[in-house]
Amino acid sequence: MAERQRRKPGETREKLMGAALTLVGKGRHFASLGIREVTRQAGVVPTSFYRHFRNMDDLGLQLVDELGLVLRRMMREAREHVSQADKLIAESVDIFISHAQANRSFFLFMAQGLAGESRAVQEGIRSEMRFFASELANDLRRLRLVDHLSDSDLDMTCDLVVRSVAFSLTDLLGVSAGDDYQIDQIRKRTIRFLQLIFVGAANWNSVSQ
Amino acid sequence: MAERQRRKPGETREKLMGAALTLVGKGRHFASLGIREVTRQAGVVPTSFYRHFRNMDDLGLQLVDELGLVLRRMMREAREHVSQADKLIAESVDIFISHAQANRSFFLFMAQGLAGESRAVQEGIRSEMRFFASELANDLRRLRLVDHLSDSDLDMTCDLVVRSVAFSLTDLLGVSAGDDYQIDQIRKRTIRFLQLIFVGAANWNSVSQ
DNA sequence: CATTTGTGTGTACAGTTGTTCACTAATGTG
DNA sequence: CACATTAGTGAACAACTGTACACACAAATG
Repeated sequence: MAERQRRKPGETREKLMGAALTLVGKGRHFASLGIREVTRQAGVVPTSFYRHFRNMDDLGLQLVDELGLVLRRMMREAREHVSQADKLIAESVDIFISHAQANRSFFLFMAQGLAGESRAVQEGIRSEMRFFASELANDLRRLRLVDHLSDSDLDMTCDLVVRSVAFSLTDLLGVSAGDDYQIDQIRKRTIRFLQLIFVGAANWNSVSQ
Repeated sequence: MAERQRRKPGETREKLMGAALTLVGKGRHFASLGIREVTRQAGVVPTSFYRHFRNMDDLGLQLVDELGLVLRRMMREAREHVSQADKLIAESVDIFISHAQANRSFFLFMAQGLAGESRAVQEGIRSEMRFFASELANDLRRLRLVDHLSDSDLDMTCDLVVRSVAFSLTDLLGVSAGDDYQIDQIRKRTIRFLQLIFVGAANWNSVSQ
């Protein structure tokens, strides 16, 4: 076993993780899923589960890792699409919303996991969010849009931004995928939230420090 | 059956709701609880469950109603303790944190329900949060602290405040109840979040409108 | 080549699940 | 008072649960 062996697509492992996501996408809560249920959805015999995961928590943890990839992809796209600074917020929110819809199940899983049953999954998701916030802080610093803020104040601001967006996520996932009117409402509200936060950040030192 | 009959304390209904909360408090997710499990915890025979609830979702819905009472009690205390305007944020956060610890299971249930399995519970909790935000807006307007904001901008600000506090809730419930250092960290961070938001609100019109 | 290792299958089992039913005790109504 | 309603009990059942075991086949290793 010199190196990790390559495996064909359509692996059982991927089928199982996909099946769990599918069930979550259908409205189930991850915490309520059982091994047999997942294997049934995946079209696999129950015992196969143990070849890849120790239990459902383990599967959840591996889903968190994949969630990280989804978030990174989203970040990259957001960075590429950055045009003018004044539309930065609106464009980022748009990209976020389109990714949330394209990966609905993943984001549902993320929203569930924040208050989920497994402490490890909870911590994993929280850590992904922290990473996201710190990357956001880096970008803002590089773009020299927030030179007046100290590092820790910038971190706080980005933390609040990420939280607000994450909360909008639960709004977004609550409405049906095709309800364009409601989605646009959420879009507008999220943009206003972020604008408010950045107005706060712009006037932070002059008032409080 | 002229009027609603009075019943003694220690009712089975209360025992069942309390049992569900207890299990949630022990780290379980509400969505993963079963009828038998809850009745066992309540020390009641499984069939008793159906005398009071149609299913677990129904029990969840009735818990949301009680959650409303807890939130209202918290609001009342916050209003009574309002002293100087400059300490308003810090004092409110303190009250929130102490209530969150005193009613840990209730707030855990609330955090879980936001991305829970039952759409009705989800909507119920969301509605409680909206009510909370609108009450906050009323208070701020009465205290004449935000006269420069339009109604809709004030609503948005309060919405963001409530969301931020609710998100801090998930932080708070993630740490063990006795970890005073971590709790103080969360306290400080939440206060800074709210300060940032209110600095944004104070400078809102001058920039964006 | 022979053999080890990883992956998937079928069968099996004891424990748990939600729900139904018939029964009893208490409470409220006429 | 008789009577209807409600709340609680215990036994029962079929369906489902997680997990263990023995087996089969493939790929990787020597």
